[in-house]
Amino acid sequence: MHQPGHLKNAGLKSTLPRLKVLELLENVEGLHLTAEAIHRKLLDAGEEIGLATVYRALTQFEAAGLVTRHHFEGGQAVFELERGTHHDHIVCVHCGRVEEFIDNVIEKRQRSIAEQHGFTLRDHSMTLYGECNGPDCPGQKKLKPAAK
Amino acid sequence: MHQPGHLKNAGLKSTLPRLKVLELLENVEGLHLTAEAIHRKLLDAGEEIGLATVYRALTQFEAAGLVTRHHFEGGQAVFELERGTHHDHIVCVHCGRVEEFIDNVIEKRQRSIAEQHGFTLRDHSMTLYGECNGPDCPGQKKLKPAAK
DNA sequence: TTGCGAATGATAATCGTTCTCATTTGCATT
DNA sequence: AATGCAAATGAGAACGATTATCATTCGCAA
Repeated sequence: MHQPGHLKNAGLKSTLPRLKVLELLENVEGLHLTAEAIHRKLLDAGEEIGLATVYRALTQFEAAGLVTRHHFEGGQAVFELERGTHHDHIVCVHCGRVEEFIDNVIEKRQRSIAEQHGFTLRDHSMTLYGECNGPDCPGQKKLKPAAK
Repeated sequence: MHQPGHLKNAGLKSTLPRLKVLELLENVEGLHLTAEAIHRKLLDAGEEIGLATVYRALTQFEAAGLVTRHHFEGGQAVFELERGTHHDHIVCVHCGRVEEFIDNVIEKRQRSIAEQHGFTLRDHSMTLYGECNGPDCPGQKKLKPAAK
C-alpha cells in the first residue's frame, strides 16, 4: 500500500530513517503511537535513529498528509497513519485504548454550526472519553457492576 | 454570583491569590484565558501573585468544578469559568477567537456512539477550527489594502 | 493572639518538542 | 563508479508550558 515511492510523491526525500518510521506505522495499523513510543520501538528493533529525527519525520508526514497527529488529554501527541478516511476517536480513560468512529450526522451538524457562527470550517477534533469496560482494562479491577 | 464562600464550599481555603484569580475569571466572562494571560493581567492590575500560584489555583478550581480547562491546538491550555452549562467550542485559526455552542443532536449521538462501542461515556471534547471571517481577524488581510 | 498546617512565591526541575550544528546521506551529475 | 552539494541526520542544547521543591507567610480555629 505505502511503497517507498510515497515519500517522493509527497515531495520528501526517501531516506532510511523516514522509511523506517513509515514502515513501523504501517505495521501497527490501527494503533496510535507517541513519538517516543515509535522511537523506542525502532531502537528495540535494532534500528539506529534519533528521537529528533522521528519528530521531524512525523511532522513532515503530517504536512504531507501521510499521518495524522492527535492531541488527546495527557500532553503527548499521538500519530496514526492516514488512511484517507476521516474519523473521530473514543479513548478509554483507564487503559488508553483508542477506537475510531465516524458519524455523518455529527459531521453534518458541525458544518452547519460553523456556518451559523459565520465561520468557514477548516477542521475539527472530537474525542470521547469513557471507560471501555474491557476485561483487560485496569478500570475493571473492581468488578463492581457499573452504576447502571 | 461567585462569592468568596464558593471557595470554601469547594473545600478550598479562601486565600487572597485564589480570590483574585476567581475574580478575574468572573470579570472576563466568556473569554478563554491561558494561565500566563491570567498571571499577566493580575500583575498589570497591581496584584502580587506568582505564576505557580495561578497554575495551582486553576488546577484546584478545575478539580472543584469551578473552572474548565481546554487544550486547543497550540500548546497552551486555556481556562474558563464553569457556568454549569456544557458547551463545545469553535476557534478561529487566524485570530484565536473562541465561540461556544451546544448541539443536542450531537450530544445525543455521542452517547449512542459510546454505547455502541461498549464504552461508558465520561466526558468528551469537541472543537471546530475555522476562519471567523470577522473584520478584525488577521485572516481577512485580503480585504485590507496591502500591508505596508 | 497564638500555633500549626496549608498556601505562597521564587526558582529549579520536568516533560514533550523543536532547534543548532557538525557530520553524513541521497541522489543528480559527471 | 566517483563527485558535489543541498538536504537530512543525530546528539545534545534550548525551548515553552507546567509542576515540584522549599523556605517563608498566611488563614483560621482555638
